[in-house]
Amino acid sequence: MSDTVAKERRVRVRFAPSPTGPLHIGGVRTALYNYLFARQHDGDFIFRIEDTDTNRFVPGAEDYIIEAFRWLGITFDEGVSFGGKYGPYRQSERREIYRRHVDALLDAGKAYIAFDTPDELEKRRAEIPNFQYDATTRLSMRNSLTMPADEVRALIGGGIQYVVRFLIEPGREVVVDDLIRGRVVINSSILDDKVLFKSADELPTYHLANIVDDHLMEVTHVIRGEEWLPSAPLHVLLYEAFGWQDTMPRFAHLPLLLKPEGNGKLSKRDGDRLGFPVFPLEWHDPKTGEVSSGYREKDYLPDAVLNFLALLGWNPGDDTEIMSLDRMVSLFNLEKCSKAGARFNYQKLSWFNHEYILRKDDSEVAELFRPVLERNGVTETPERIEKAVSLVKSRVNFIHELWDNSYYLFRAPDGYDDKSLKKWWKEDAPKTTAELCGFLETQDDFNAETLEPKVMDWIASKEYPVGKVMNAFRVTLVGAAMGPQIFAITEFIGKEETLRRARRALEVLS
RNA sequence: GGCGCUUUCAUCUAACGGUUAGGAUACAAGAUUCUCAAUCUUGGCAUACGGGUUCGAUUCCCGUAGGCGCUACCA
Repeated sequence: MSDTVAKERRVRVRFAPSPTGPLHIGGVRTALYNYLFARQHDGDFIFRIEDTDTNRFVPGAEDYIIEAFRWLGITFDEGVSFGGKYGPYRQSERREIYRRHVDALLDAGKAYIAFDTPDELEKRRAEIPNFQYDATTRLSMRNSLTMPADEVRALIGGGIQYVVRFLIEPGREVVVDDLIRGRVVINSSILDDKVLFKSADELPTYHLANIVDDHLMEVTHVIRGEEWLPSAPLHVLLYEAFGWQDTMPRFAHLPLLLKPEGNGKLSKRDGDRLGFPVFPLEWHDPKTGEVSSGYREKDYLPDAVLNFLALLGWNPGDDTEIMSLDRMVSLFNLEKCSKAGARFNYQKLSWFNHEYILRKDDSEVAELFRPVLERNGVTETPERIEKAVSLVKSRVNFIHELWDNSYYLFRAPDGYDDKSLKKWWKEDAPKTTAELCGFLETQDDFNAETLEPKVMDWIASKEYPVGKVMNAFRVTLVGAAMGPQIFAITEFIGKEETLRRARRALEVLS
């Protein structure tokens, strides 16, 4: 690999969500890429909570995010709830650190104090088209650049609220060297003097906290969503302002996840509308009480979700699609990430889920199936469940679909499907079925391998059409024209139950 | 509006100047002579457009168009 990784520094990456709600599936992919990168380079993966916006804080969100990664099997080395020596990892607990760094910037004249209220700014924006707080306007605003020092001190002493803004020098070409997009150059004149710190809650904004934390936590690579690309030059400038340019992390801006259809990025609405989850776990909104579905509750296998997500914006360079997490770790490559947004094709995710069920041992699938059976009032031995699973697992995409495809193995059908009846329960069906029952009565070994040839011989001896006899028989046992080989079914339910079902059908359908 | 990123089948993507433009999902057809699936086989489907550079452009450059993002005392 080229210069993706500087040799002398231990690779350290982080995933740093805001606890403002459930973790979006796009965030999961970002975390996954960070995880793959960290593991591949034997580095550290940090979990940081960016809770600098007290207004948007949602109780329970942090625990939800931790639980989501636990379910997915994505592990962290340090961070909130994981420990580590670079803590605290919750930004709301790092106030003093940020204060110190803001003061350093202030002292160096690289930032200034501004008293313009949100209302004043809003008014300004309404009056002046394309208003921006920058070199062209800052001298006409109320800040420490335009006011005498003692007045500034007096205002602060008087408890007047203020913000600290980053002083951006115009006319500079700022270079962001992105691992995915290459060299991106932006003129600093288009940047505004971003708010770095708010006196109201004594908390920094994202930009300041982000740079300070990444530096202090010795983060080497910032792998994040494309929505951050426009502010990356600001971040570069901040590293410079602090004199940290030598250890500035490498950036990699990932393409976004788009709606399956229509325009825009993937949102919660799409999930509701098209019937797929956009969150890893089910989420109960503490304010509205609204419930959003989750992949876990909808029966997706975590490995399948991860595999699918990994391929949205990255590929190993060959035709490999099904990959374990470990395999992805060894194959992952930031430079092979695509640049354009990827539509979230949830149909393909179903296929992944199917493939992962297929690849699991029957016993493992049986364990997952057991709760579904119990919910339907069925209690069976592990051996029986495993046997049932082996008969029908190839035909499902989700564990719960096993029930739709195997309920007749555990209880008699409570009705007969009209279409199946119309096609297979013809006028001579009662006769052949009754005769077949008579023949089965004489058989004691219901083992599929031994019973099948005997029944076939019997049908041949009667010169009946095999398809008609067998399918009519199937309908009496299953209730519909579906299911595995019929002798697998008769073996599973046994002689007594087979005859009971067939005779009951003869009664009901005659 | 401004700034930036981006553009190969319907969708996810491969092809680091030379291929009949490959794979997967989805879709369709056929095969499996007990159904429905699964599976296998087959099929249709793409380099946004216009200019360059080059012996040769999916690939490099420019423009146009489309898509996406940012443009908060949110992240």
